[in-house]
Amino acid sequence: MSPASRKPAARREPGGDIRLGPLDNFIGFNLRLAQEASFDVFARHTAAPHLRPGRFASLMIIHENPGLSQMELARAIARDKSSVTPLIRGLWEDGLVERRPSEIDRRSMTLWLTPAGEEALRSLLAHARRHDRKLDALVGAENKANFLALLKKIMGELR
Amino acid sequence: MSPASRKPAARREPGGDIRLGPLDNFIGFNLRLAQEASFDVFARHTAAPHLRPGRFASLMIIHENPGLSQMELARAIARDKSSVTPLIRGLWEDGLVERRPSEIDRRSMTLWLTPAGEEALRSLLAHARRHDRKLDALVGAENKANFLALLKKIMGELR
DNA sequence: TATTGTTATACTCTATAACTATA
DNA sequence: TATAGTTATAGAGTATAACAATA
Repeated sequence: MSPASRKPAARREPGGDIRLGPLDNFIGFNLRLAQEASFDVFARHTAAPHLRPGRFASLMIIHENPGLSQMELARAIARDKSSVTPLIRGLWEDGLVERRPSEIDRRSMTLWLTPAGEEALRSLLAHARRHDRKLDALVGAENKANFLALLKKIMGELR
Repeated sequence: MSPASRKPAARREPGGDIRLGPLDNFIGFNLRLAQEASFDVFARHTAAPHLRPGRFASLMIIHENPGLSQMELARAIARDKSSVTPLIRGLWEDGLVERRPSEIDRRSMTLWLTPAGEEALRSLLAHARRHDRKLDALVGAENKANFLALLKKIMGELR
């Protein structure tokens, strides 16, 4: 096995006969487990294991906002700029992202997907759509809008 | 600032005028952001910053299942046994957890909360209840049961 | 003075593999 | 042979602080 290999991540769910106590009824706790389950299944089934969900989101955001700066990407994914440097370097080393100096602000770099980056995004998007179709099926068409609205409310309004 | 300090974690939400594309409608993506928001707010407001949500869950599970083994805890929190060793050592060093050799299987250790561990759990639980009350308010009483059921369905049935 | 991005550094969390003791 | 737990080690992800270049 290659040294850089990552575990495909085992299924995460509370085990066996173990009692969870009040945790079982906490939204926060269940949100965590559901997110881990979703994350793990996405990562486990992807054909490009080095393109984790975080990188996928970055590719998508660069695709949707071509020419954005690293600072703008950092804000979009809620990470420090010093975390974006190695993230972008990784994507750049894989030939997925191109960096060009901004013409209007010579401190900043503009980000663009290369053709390979667009292709990788297409493939990941297809994977993500398959993945999310499973989630849609579990949640049910009649519940999806409400479920998404609640998630967005949590991320937008929780203080 | 102490060397072991951790950032209280800034608010995580997609930034500014950046377009998210199809991500915006993916359950998986929104699940991630909502979970991060919840996690960050919990961690930011806790009075015991070294008792992260993961440790809190372990304390709770030990409280609810006194005398369980490290392997049982590992299964309950869906982590490898080698990840449980440093987790338990940390709690033990803080005087929150006691380890006693099992009398029926001399390879295994039984886990118990110390009085300080019970006290820490009480305090964390109070914090978690306050936190979850905010989540309850955001989700709404009329939606909570359905929302929790969907989260549990995702963690239980997603393949 | 403030901001963009890089570098150096460090910490958290987690895993695999090899190992010991025990089953 | 298989399992419980430890250790050594490694990798991903992220942050703070100091810095150079530019605004």
